[in-house]
Amino acid sequence: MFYSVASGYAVRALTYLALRPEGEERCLVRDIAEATELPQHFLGKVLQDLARAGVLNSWKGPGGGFSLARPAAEISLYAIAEVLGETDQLNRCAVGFAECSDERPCTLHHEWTAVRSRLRDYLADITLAQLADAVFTKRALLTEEST
Amino acid sequence: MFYSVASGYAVRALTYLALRPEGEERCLVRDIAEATELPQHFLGKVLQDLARAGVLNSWKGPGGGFSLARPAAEISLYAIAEVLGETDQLNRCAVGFAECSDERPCTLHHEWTAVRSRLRDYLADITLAQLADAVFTKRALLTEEST
DNA sequence: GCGTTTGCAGACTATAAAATCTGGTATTCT
DNA sequence: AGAATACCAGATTTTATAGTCTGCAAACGC
Repeated sequence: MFYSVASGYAVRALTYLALRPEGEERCLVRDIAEATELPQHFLGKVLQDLARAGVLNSWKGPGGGFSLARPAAEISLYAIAEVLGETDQLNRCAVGFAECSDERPCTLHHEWTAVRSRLRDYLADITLAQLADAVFTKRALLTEEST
Repeated sequence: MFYSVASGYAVRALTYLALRPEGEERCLVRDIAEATELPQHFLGKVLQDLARAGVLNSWKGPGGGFSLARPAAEISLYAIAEVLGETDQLNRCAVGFAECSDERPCTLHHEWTAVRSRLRDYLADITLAQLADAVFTKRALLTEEST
């Protein structure tokens, strides 16, 4: 669903941040990378993109790090995909017919558009808070099982 | 929707073949590439994959070329994606959470799965015949406009 | 102030996908 | 039989993505 690996990384890292207990929101790239098992430097670039776009706050120096710029419930998956420049892929003919466009659409184009807009609605609907909640519930179940 | 460019090329080339008048089904790679404006040699490899998988027939030598191995109404977009090895991407966690799998799913995993299966159903439903028909209608409209 | 810590930016490398090129082999036609 | 035609298969080049490395600049603590 997410085309580039970068956007997948973004979702995983942001979910990790959303799961942090209150008062410990600020995290180092190093720690996030370690916890999520993602390549540190590459993740750094992704987080920087997100910070530039206003999804994250960042601080330099000791005690610095990254944190969500707004509540997790107000960050949709679509917003994340948008920052990483993947949303335009949801807005053009998937097959790449030259004569197929929104101005001059063919019948099928409309059908594609319907499917895509449903996907887009879905992405816009799901927030980091929901994602974090799902992961939290999942982990609780796993812990319960193992005791 | 189609992740690799190869699968997009496949759909475009196959649609071209589906639109051929009866008795002229057999086409050269060169001609298909020219008509669809796709890179000839790369398209050749894609068509060879499709031939190997039984979606196309192929003949060598003079008078040779490619043609659909079965009626266009019996070739779904999903089948095409399958040949080009893209369907597994529809069957795993898009975000890539390690702890997320069908055996140990999280809440969101189920939602993703629902969206994906809807997309899969759509791909399985749409056939080359429908696609060709849509393109045909479109072209007729364009011609009408320009006169 | 000075050293340490951190994000940040750019150059660089590695890998995979896309596209091209060359030669081979099957087929048809004369 | 031999030449031309076309698919086929492998090697190669190109391009984009993924990932790494280095140094810089801001921020904090002593």
